[in-house]
Amino acid sequence: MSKAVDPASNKAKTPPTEAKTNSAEDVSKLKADRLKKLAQLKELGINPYPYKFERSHKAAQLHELYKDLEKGSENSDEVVVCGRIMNSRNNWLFTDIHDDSGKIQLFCHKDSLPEDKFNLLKLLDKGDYVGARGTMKRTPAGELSVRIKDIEILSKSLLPLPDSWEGFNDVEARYRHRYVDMITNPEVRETFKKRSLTIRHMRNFLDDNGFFEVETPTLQVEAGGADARPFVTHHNALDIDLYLRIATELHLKRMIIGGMERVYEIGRIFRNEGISTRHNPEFTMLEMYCAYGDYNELMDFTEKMLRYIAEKVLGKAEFEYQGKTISFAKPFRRLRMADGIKEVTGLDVNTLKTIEEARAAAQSLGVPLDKEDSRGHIINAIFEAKVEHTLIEPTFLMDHPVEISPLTKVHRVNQGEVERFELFVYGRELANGYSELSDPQDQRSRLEEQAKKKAAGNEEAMPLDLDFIMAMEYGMPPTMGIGIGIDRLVMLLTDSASIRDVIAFPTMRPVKA
RNA sequence: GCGCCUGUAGCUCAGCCGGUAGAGCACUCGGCUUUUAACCGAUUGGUCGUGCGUUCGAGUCGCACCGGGCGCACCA
Repeated sequence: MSKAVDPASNKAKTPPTEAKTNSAEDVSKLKADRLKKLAQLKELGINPYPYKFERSHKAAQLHELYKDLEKGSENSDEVVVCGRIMNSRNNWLFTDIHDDSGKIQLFCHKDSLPEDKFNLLKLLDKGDYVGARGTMKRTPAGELSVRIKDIEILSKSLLPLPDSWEGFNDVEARYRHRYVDMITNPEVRETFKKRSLTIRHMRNFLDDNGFFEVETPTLQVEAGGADARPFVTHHNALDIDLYLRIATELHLKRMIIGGMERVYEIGRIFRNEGISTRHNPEFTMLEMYCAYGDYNELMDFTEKMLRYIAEKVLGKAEFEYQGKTISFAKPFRRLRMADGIKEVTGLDVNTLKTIEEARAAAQSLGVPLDKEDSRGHIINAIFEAKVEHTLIEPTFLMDHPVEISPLTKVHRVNQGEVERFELFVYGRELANGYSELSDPQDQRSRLEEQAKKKAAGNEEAMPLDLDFIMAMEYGMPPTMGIGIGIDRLVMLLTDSASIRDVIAFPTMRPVKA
C-alpha cells in the first residue's frame, strides 16, 4: 500500500476511549450498534477518524480507463480508491463506494484480503468512508470492481442513511438536513455543481468583456436601489441601526462615476419579503454596469451572455424547463409593455391620460388594485395580472411607465415611458435592465417623489440618498446596467421547480424544542 | 398575512364507522455466497408533531399550538 495508506498510519493517535454509553437509552438502536463498532475499532488500535488518505483514481477515471476490460477478466493494475460506502451485497462481498465522480464496486473476497482486514469488514456500516487498494476486475455480471487487498476506515458514520431504494423524499427534512439530501440524491449535488458553473462562466464572460468584479457594502445606512423592505440590524460600537442591502445598484453606479467603466458584482441580496417557490429572503444577484451603452445594446449583451452560460453549463442553449422548451439560442422576443397589454387585453394604454382613466380600465379588465397610486403603477398592475404569465419563451418586456422606474432614463421618444426592459422566462422575471438615469436633477426629483411616498408609509419606496445624487452631480457617463437573479437562472438551467432547490440552505423557521 | 393539503419506526408508506401500532426496506442474528433492490429464516425497532378536550376507550373525532408543502398576497 502507498505510504499514505500504510496500515501504521491508521493506528489510533489517541488512546482508545470507550463509547459513551451513559445516554444509550435515548440513542436509537441503529446508532447504538454503530457506537459499539466504533468502540471495537478503537479497541483494535484503529483510529476511526484518521488524518489523510491518498487515492490514485476517482471512480469515473477507473470506468474510463478500464471500459474495455472484459466480463470475468482481471488484470494486475493496482489502484487506490476511497469514498463513502453506499451499498453492499452478500456480506460485504460486493460493496459500492461513492466519490464525487460516481461509484465503484469493491470486490471484498477473503482470498485476497488479510484476515484482520477481512474481519474489519464486519465493523463497517453503510455511510462509512473507506479507502481501499486492489487490482482491477470486471465481474461476470459486468460490474467494474476493485478486488481489494487492503482496506481501512476513513470515517465511522454513526447515523443510518435513508433507504437507498425509496430515497429521501420528505421535503422539509431534505432542506433542514441538506447534507443527507446530497448524500442520498445525487441529482442534488449535480444541481449545486451547475450552480457553481453558472456563476463561474458568468464571471468568465464578464471578465473576458473587460469588466472588473467589485464589492460594495452589505451594511448600509439607507437601503436603496429597489422597491423592497429591508432587514434591519444594529452596529454596537457606532450605536446605529443599519440595513442589509436590497440592491447593489447605487454603489456600483458610484464606481462608474468614479471612472471604472465596466463593473459588476455577484452578491447576496436581502429582502424582507414573503417566501415562495420563487423567493428566498436572501438571494444572489448579478448587477453589472457598463459606461457608454444604452438598453438596446444591453439586450444584445444579455442575450449573448445567457447563451454563453447555457452552452457552457449544459452544453447547449436550448433546454427543458418544467415541460416547456426554453431556447437561449434564438434571438429573444422584444415586446413593448404597451404592445403586450394591447395584444392580450385589447387595451391601448396610451389612451389612458389620467390615473382615474387607468383605474377604470383596470377595473373593467377585472384587475384588482391595492395601493397603486399612479397611472404607471396601474398599467404595470394590468401587465402583471394579464400578460406576465404568458411570457414563456425568453422575452424582453420593454418601455415601462416612468413612475415605477425611478432610476431609469426617460424614453428618448415615448412620453411617460422609460428605457427599461425586464427579461421574462417561463412567466417569471429573470433580469431587469435599463439605460441608467444620469441626469442629477431628474434623479433628485424622482427620488424626492419616492421619499414622499416613503414618508406617507410606503415601506418599499426608496429613500432619498443625497450622497448618490451628489455623486451624479459630478457627472455620470451614459450607462447601461442590469440585474440578473442568479437563483432563478440556476432554476431554469437545472429544471428546478422551487428556488429552495437551488439554494443549499434555504431560510427555514427553526424547530422549537 | 390568508386558503387548501400535510406530520405514524432510520427511510418510504398503510392504518376503514373510534376498540390494545402495521408493512416493505434498513439494522441485528443464523443460513447461503460472483450480486445488480441478492435470496431464505428469525429478531429488533414507535411519546402516531405538541397540548387540551369529547369518550368506557383517540393514530383516528374537536379545538389550539408547532413545523412543512402548494397557491394567493408582497416581491426578484
